[in-house]
Amino acid sequence: MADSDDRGRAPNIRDVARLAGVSHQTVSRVLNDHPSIRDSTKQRVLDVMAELQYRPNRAARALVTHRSRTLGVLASQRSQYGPSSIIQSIETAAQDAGYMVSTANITATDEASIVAALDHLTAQAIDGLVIIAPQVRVFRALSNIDLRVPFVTMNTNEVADDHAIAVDQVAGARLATRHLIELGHKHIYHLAGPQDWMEAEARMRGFLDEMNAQDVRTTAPILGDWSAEFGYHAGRELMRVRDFTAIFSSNDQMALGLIHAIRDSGHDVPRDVSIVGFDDIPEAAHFWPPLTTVRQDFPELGRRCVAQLLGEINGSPVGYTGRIHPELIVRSSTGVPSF
Amino acid sequence: MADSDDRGRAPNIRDVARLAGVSHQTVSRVLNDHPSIRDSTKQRVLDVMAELQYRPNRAARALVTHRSRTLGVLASQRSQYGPSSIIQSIETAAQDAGYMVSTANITATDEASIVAALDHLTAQAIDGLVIIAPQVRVFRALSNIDLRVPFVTMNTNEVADDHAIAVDQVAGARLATRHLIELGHKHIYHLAGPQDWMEAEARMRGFLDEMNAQDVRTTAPILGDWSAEFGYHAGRELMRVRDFTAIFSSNDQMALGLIHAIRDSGHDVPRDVSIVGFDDIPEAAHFWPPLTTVRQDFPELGRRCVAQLLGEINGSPVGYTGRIHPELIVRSSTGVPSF
DNA sequence: TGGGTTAATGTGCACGGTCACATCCGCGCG
DNA sequence: CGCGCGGATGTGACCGTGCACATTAACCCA
Repeated sequence: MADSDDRGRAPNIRDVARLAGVSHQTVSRVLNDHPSIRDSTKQRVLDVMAELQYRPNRAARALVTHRSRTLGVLASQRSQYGPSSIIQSIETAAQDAGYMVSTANITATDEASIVAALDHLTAQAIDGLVIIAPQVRVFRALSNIDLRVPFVTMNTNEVADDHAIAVDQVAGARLATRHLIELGHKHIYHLAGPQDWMEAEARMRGFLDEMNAQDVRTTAPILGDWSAEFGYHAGRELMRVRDFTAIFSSNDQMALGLIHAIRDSGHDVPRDVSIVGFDDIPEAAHFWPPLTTVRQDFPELGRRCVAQLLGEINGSPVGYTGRIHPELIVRSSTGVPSF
Repeated sequence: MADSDDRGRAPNIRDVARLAGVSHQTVSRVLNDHPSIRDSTKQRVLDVMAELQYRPNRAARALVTHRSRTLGVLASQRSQYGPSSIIQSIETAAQDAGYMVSTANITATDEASIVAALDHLTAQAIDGLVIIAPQVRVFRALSNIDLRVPFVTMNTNEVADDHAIAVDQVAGARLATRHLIELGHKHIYHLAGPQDWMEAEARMRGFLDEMNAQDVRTTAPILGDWSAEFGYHAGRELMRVRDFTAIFSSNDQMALGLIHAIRDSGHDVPRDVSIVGFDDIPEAAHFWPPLTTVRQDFPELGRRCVAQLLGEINGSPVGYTGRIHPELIVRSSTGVPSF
């Protein structure tokens, strides 16, 4: 009655070792795919593991290796389609690599809340960090905190940045703008996202670049907050003047609000105003009218984030793998101008 | 040169203890808010911690306490508004309690993929599990796996279930249905969600219950997949017969697809057909027409999930705190029937 | 004055892995 | 035949924390 006591305690490598007739170190080697283990021994150990339903203890492993096999994600607005899609794809890619993902959300925009979220993550002993709330403030906060781990972000600056996984937002915005110009629009507004967001800034820049390149008169963009609600109110305001025939919205939700406002003002899309969105949320195809928009490859984005991080963590950095190019999806919310 | 070597190694409680002139155990007590520590001692320790930028090592703590301070979330379709909102609220509540959250996503619907996701989570040594993909299959998979941790789910069965955090989906669906009946509709369809989902099943039941209670002729619900795309195709089919004046959709996205289809068929909402959705996604207010729908209190839901789990984990279970009652939001997609 | 009680702190070990190093064995070769 | 070598495995220490238990000081009351 001295041995073989399995009173609830989960089995550890020594239990496995004892039953397999080897040392705990041999079991550890099997776990880590060490090359010099005889096949017969390995199989015997694996059998015992299966029998005991052995599961390696991550905490113990993390304690000695100083690796938690956890990636952190700093997000904001994560109930929105873009962020949540990216998180999901990161999650999937990480899971495939045997990593877990811990997320922290920024609710307020003040620096204190950002620092708190970063604190929460660093307290988890994460091995790497993905920032999908690339607000300028976040970067400022980032520089005040010693992360001690590799991180990547959705940066879109031309400035070469080792941490940036780039979707070419500028190119996407130019695609959208060019589409409107080619239809014959001469008076185009841009409803931008919060300028605190790098994506918003990049899309706005793409818009302005293309307008200039095509020599079209540019008007100052309107700065929004990504929400349909804002799009609606901005639309109501704009329709009182009506000195334009098209609007390029920085995301689909604001585009939806715009359409709503235009119609509430007694006008029609695309007859009176053409609208282009950005993101191609699944609902965009069923807006009334179905929305012309720009699609981003979120799954690919997530995969690249994880690949880059794991590369850095394991000391074999993945080089700059080129930008991801968005795609213009033409539906019925755009047409030739009426005047 | 024998002591005071800080070659990159992160400080631990013994480092803190040495500098504070106490034992490592005293430091540990400060960390865990042990009552019998003299204030002066405690302050001295805290000062040293701040100076050293000491951070407790979670792995070491988890190793000895057998608690990872991590909650798992099993989700699916998490780029959709409902799931992602719940995840966010869970995340926030957990963060406030000093817990981290690890999510696993179910992509496929086969049992193998469910088991794989659960495996991924249990391998993380989670302390508790929230299941927000309450498909029937998940529960079947669940019974085959020995979780060994408390879990909660969004179950909505009448069957008293200790694990269920209940939003009264049935009541929400009845609210929506009653609204249509009170407007005078006699021929109402229901576009349900996948019956594999408990929410979908509960909303359908609410619909049928109310129809029976009000003695309205019931037609067999259509089984959808939550997507706007499906709503569109279902709508096109339905409009070929047109033996109804209202549709209650099990979520807002499908409702959007329905509206699109009705309009594509040359009809109008709500003039020819009234539509009610479920969820009140932020965009619903800006659909054309703005959607009448049922709102759920997601933040409260997340808080309750976490509260219940932490209660069970710490051995002081929170009792059944009553159901969360959804709210009907009346907008312009519903009106009196035209015939 | 002394024994009991409680508050405040210290001591050593356990948790479950990995790592560095030691050991053992069989084989080829000068 | 002895030596070196490399494959296969074992031994013991260590990672940073919390727990059980021991210890000390202080205080109270008979």
